[in-house]
Amino acid sequence: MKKGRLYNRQEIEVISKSAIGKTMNDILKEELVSIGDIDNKGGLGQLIEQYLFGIQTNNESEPDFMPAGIELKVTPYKKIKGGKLSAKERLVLNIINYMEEWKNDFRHSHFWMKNNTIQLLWYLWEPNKDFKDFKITHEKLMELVQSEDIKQIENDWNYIVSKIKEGKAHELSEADTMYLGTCTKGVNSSSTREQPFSDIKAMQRAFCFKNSYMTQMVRKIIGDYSDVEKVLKGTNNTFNEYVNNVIEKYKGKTQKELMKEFSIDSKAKNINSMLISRMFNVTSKLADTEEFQKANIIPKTIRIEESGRIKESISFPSFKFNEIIEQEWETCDLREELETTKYMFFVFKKEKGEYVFKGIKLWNMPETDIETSVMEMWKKTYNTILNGNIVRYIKDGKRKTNFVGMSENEVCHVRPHGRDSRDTFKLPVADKLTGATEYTKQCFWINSNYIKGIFEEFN
DNA sequence: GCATGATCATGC
DNA sequence: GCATGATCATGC
Repeated sequence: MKKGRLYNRQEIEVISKSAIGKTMNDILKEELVSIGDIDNKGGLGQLIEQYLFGIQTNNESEPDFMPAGIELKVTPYKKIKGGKLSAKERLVLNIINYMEEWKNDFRHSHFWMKNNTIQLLWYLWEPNKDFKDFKITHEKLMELVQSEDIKQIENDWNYIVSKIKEGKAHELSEADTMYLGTCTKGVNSSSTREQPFSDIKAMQRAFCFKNSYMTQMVRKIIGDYSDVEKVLKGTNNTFNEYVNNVIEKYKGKTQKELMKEFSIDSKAKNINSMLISRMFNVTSKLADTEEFQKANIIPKTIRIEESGRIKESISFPSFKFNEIIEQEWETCDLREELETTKYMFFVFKKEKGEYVFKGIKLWNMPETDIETSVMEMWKKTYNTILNGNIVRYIKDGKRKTNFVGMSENEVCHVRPHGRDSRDTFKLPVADKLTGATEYTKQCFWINSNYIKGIFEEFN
């Protein structure tokens, strides 16, 4: 097969399959390319296009292979704790032209034209390895028309476009949608573009399949899939419709009534999360089911007191002091998590002494809060650790810290989070006041007062 | 009553 | 034994 000409579908498949088991080095050697001349500027994808298929990067507005209408994507996966597999990155698709994308319907959109058929090549990413040594292990032709998720993807696209039509392109967030998201694309947050229905410049964004969605695909196609349970079983409903049906069925019932209905007799702390799994008729934890995993939705139970108060803040996993100072705000774990995670809150409100299930609230943190309050808190935390300026003073044996407190920030704060105060992580810089080289594990918390604002409609 | 430091309970 | 979600205890 001569490279560099117009391929049809079968030829693309043959070439893709021929790459399996090869590294970039192997491919370059076959093409007699001097390895010293290669850098990774355009990413592995561009090298594969150039040297495996013999095509030059084309005008971005149409798929890589024309007239076959197939887009090529080379994407990494990795091994994580416990030997499981995970996508290493979201799959970044075309940049959104806010001025144009809203003009057509889904099946005639630029998104659809460019991405409805994608030839995927997966390579295994490994730490401390040169990119030319990553091995391509799997390939798949992904045709959206045939995807079981096409309905949801169309819903996601419609949601994104509706935000553009409302003049809210600047409020887009990756966590807005289930599978098809929008991720920021560009050197920094000053890479902005105009939008048609507002004078506010919006951050440049591209369509993407979320990391969580790609992870499920990796597990399905490459391994580790067997034990994932689906929420949607034998129904034509979309996820949203199904969820609404479940909620309507159980709304207004008390915790006691639900326990009786599901024959649960337990004093467990997580009784409410046991109840919600049963509402959805799944045996796994709701968070571990396919749809929740793919969309990166985290279910959480919330208790509202009779006064309308929410007592507890929401915790994140504890962070390592060392890791914080190795990161920068733009790419740090916390920002990534808040931008990609959607929370499904199951609301239990106390009425006449009993908790009553009041429904759910799907929520993700607005961009404006992430880029202001959360950023300020994160940066202060970074500086506090970097300067070894943890302890402010000690009184009655209790240490007061310089970490951001709940009253200092509208959205979030830093507090201990471990087994007890002796459960510590190492400090990169010893604490100035006490000389301590390790300190009680801490984590980021979302303020209970801020959370209360999310649930105004339930009061 | 709330903010903050501290700790519990469960599952793997 | 640890990670994680959830909750407690105390002083202002």
